[in-house]
Amino acid sequence: MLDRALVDSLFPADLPEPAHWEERYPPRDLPGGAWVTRFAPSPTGFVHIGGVYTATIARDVAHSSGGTYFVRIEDTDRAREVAGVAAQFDRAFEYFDIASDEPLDGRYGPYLQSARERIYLSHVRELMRAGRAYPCFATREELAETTRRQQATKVPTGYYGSWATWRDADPDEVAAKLRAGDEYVVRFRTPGTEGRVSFTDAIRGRLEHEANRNDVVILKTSAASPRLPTYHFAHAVDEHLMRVNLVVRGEEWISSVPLHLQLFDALGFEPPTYAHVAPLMKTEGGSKRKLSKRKDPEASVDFYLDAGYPAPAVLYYLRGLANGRLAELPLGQALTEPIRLDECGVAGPLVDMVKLADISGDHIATLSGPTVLDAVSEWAGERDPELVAVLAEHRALAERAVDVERVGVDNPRKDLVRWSDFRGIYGFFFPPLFTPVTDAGDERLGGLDPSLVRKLAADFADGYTWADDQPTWFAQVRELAARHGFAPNPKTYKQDPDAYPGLLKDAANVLRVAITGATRSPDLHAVCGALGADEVTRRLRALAG
RNA sequence: GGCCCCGUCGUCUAGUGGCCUAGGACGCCGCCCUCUCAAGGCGGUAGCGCGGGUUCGAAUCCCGUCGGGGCUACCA
Repeated sequence: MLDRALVDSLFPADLPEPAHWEERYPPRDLPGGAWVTRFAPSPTGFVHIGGVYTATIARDVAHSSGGTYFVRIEDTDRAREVAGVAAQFDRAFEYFDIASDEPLDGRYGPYLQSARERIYLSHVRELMRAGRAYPCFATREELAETTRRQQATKVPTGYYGSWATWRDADPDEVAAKLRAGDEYVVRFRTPGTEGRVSFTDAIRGRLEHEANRNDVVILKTSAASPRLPTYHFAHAVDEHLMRVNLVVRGEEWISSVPLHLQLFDALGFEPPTYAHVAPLMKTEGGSKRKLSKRKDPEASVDFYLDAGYPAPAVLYYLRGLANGRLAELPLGQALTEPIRLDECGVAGPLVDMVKLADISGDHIATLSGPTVLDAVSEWAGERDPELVAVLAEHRALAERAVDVERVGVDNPRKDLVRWSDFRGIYGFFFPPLFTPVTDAGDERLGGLDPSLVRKLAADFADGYTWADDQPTWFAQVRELAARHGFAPNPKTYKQDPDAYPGLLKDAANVLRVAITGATRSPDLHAVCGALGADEVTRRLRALAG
């Protein structure tokens, strides 16, 4: 074992003992059965939708148990860190309702690992003093060579047994290198127990695994400042000192549990309960794979933010994925009903954008017109300033437009699925966003004779009068069509197709295209009501020429 | 390669030895409604990965196999 004085010389002289931190971060004062959970993203890029999924579960379980949920930023990998993601994180956490209960510098913080160097160092020193951790001078090249040879001989890779060259190195040699200031990392001296460990996962039940044999790195290179721990070590120290008792994290961590349990034990800490969540997947070709940050745009929360999926719809979808039972409940209820860990699925679900769209459309259909407009304006913000301005300037028209087939009907329209759809679907209502159709030969008009198209538009504009009653109003269209020789119904038309320029629907289509610019639109009567007679006739005359 | 997790309609799932002729939702298809869409109504399509056991009886239990995913970093 290394000399205590030598070990201590490796650390700041004023570094506190672990007891200091115990005192500073006492057990939380919470009711029995309360879960303390955390969401621990690393700032290496955008927030992953799988992170929102896991965080939603963690936050929900904490809150429904009377406990606490917080966010901890795992920024121990400086090389992969992406600058300026903090703002993006905050925006995403806020939008998806997974913001921390506590500020970054809260009672058990700081919740930023790079700011916790001294805490980690206290515990690394403690382990080294007890001989449960040791310095390792192996270079990356040497380690790569070791791995290569292990693979060549088909032996498990890692730093263990005879491969762990510094585990039992001559203390004098180690002391000499240390005094010479050679670069090193600190490795955990595993108990070296053979055999298996088992533990109970709150989602999966009993799990069994081979015991960890690797002397993993717990403190990264001595050449860096601050000296940061690896995920594994920070995990043990942070969960304990932050008094986390339930770790909800991705399934990819299951393999690390044996190591984590050893670490908690060496540190003299009570390990938390683990709940390993199945990863969100995607299909590619014929097979499934985990949603990838690099390859899949829909893996990023920005995808949902930019498309403008309402947060409740996304959350409802995600909760349904976590607990199938919640997917059967109405949205409002599913959002408040607690998520149960023992009901979480163990197989990774595919994220189904079609299903999300369905949920989103249903949800938006339940919203009031003003609520929709406010949400659209907020979404448009910097994404579509022109739309923001138009909505503000024509607020009354906007309210009439969104209310088309939304109020006073048995089943509201469900054509709006994302806020980004708004412009394409409702834009035509607004004169500044509408381009009048002036070419009577336009293909949208269905190939009708241009002169007939012009006559139709002019005739309708000339006699146009508004009527609240839909059948009364539409009678104008029927009469117009009949006047210009269109067949009143398919049956009549089929009897002698050559006798008619088209059907009632073809005549109506001319009006639709003139008024909305599209061959598909909401109910014409309602659209015209929202637009007002002046605007309707103005658009018709533009086509009439 | 080693270790671990997982496997019910296309998708999310219900299902814990007989209530299963496998239920629901989304999708898809058809019909109805209809001036076009979006809806809505009605109906339909489709699944226990495979092979062995155990049992009077298996989607459910056991073994094997195949398939998918993950870990095996001074990444998290």
